[in-house]
Amino acid sequence: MALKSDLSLDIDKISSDTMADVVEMRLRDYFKKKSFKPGDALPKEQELAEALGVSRNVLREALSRLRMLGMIETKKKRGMILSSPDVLGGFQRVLDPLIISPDALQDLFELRLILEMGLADVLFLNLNDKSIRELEIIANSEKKKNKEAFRIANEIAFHGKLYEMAGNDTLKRFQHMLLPVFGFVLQVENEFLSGSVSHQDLVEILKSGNKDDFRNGMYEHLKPHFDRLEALKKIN
Amino acid sequence: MALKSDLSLDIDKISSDTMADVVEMRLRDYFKKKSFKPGDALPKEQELAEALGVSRNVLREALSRLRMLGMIETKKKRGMILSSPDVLGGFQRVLDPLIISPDALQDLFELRLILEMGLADVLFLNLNDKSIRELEIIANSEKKKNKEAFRIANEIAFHGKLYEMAGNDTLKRFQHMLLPVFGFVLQVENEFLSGSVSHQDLVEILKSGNKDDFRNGMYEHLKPHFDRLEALKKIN
DNA sequence: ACTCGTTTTTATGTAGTACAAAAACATTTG
DNA sequence: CAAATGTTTTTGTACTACATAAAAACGAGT
Repeated sequence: MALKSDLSLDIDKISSDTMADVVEMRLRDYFKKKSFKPGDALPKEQELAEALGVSRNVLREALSRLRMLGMIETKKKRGMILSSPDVLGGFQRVLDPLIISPDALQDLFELRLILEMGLADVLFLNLNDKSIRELEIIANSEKKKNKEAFRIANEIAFHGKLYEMAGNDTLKRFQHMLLPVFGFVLQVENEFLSGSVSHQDLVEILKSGNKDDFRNGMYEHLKPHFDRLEALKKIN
Repeated sequence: MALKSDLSLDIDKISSDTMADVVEMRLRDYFKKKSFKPGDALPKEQELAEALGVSRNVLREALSRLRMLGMIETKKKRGMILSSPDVLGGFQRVLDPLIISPDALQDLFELRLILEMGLADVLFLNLNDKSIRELEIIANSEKKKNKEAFRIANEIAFHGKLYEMAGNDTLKRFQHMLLPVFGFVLQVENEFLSGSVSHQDLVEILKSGNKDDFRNGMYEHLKPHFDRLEALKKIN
């Protein structure tokens, strides 16, 4: 261990970065250094390629990445402009339960529980009668049908509505992306448990209770998941 | 509105997608359809390019994106393999307070408040004496120095430690990425307020209190930020 | 027969050229 | 003067060529 760290001090790690990787970073630095703002025009491809000393090919591989993230937009003749990327775009592209690691999957599952529990304060800041009524309609529609598929869709609708009521668009989209992960973990665990507090109970709390009541209710609603977590933690 | 939607039903929207965009999607679909798992080898570039009917150039632009996200790795001769992407990698690349939109910035600020408030349950699942002592050391080191720069660094250290104690690596990294955003918003607002509950108070609660105590303490600690939020919401 | 070193093969990484397409700009013509 | 048309410019796509690295195959020597 000691020897290894000594070595790593003396010898620079070989960067297996490809040119496209380097160019991507250099472009990012360049944007920062020049403090470009969204809307600003960028030099054309050939100029950039020449300035960086790489082929237009490599440059375009790097630009392709930035374009995917929404950092730049290009129009045929007008050239490229810097733009405001969608903060969740890169996240969405990667969120496939089948390819992300089990550890990360578990982390994201926990993350959603944390979000649900933390939602109360912001939710109560935005509360209004209209949205509570809409939520109630969703909650009440559960009794009628009993199919499993419908229950899951309804579960999604209810919690999604809660996020929407928090009035934070990024949060709502984030939650929506997390749904497949949540569903996948539950499916693997082969259980779709429901706590002692129902959706309808939660609606009642929103009507007449306060933040703490809601939080406690939400905890009870999610209790089976927390119990599962606790059991998991004890094993490790 | 009605006319417009009628039209959009009859006429397909012109996709201004570039070939690289299309290829990126097609590759993603292909991986799913074949249910490739991390570690599986992928066909070589030429085969893919021919199968898709595009130049190797375009294909590589798409692959470059997937490589950036960590979805694929390539070794010189062995070809490409699918791999487990870092779920936060794409996020990190985009999280520059100077280029993301003010709305998204505000959303992320809220998101961090929500996370802090929701942390209690998972935190208490992982609580142990050692980490509490470490947290206490951080909290106590505040009194000694009074420089602004130190206060901010300490603020970061304290809250970062809390996330670390929750035992969720993805969450901790997420919080760490959000720090610049948080700092930026506060800097723009030109205030670095502190609630009535200090870091040391929070440590005491962790020692002898329960989850609800901690949550209430955290709310008071963050109260200035929530007050600011409330004022903002009222304006809109 | 086994190990070590050399050569061959193969896939990716990079460069360069060429041309198509679209959009802004310039010019011509009624 | 306006509309139509042509020109220029920049991105998008294709193709070729070669460098490079690494596995695989091969061969020599003990």
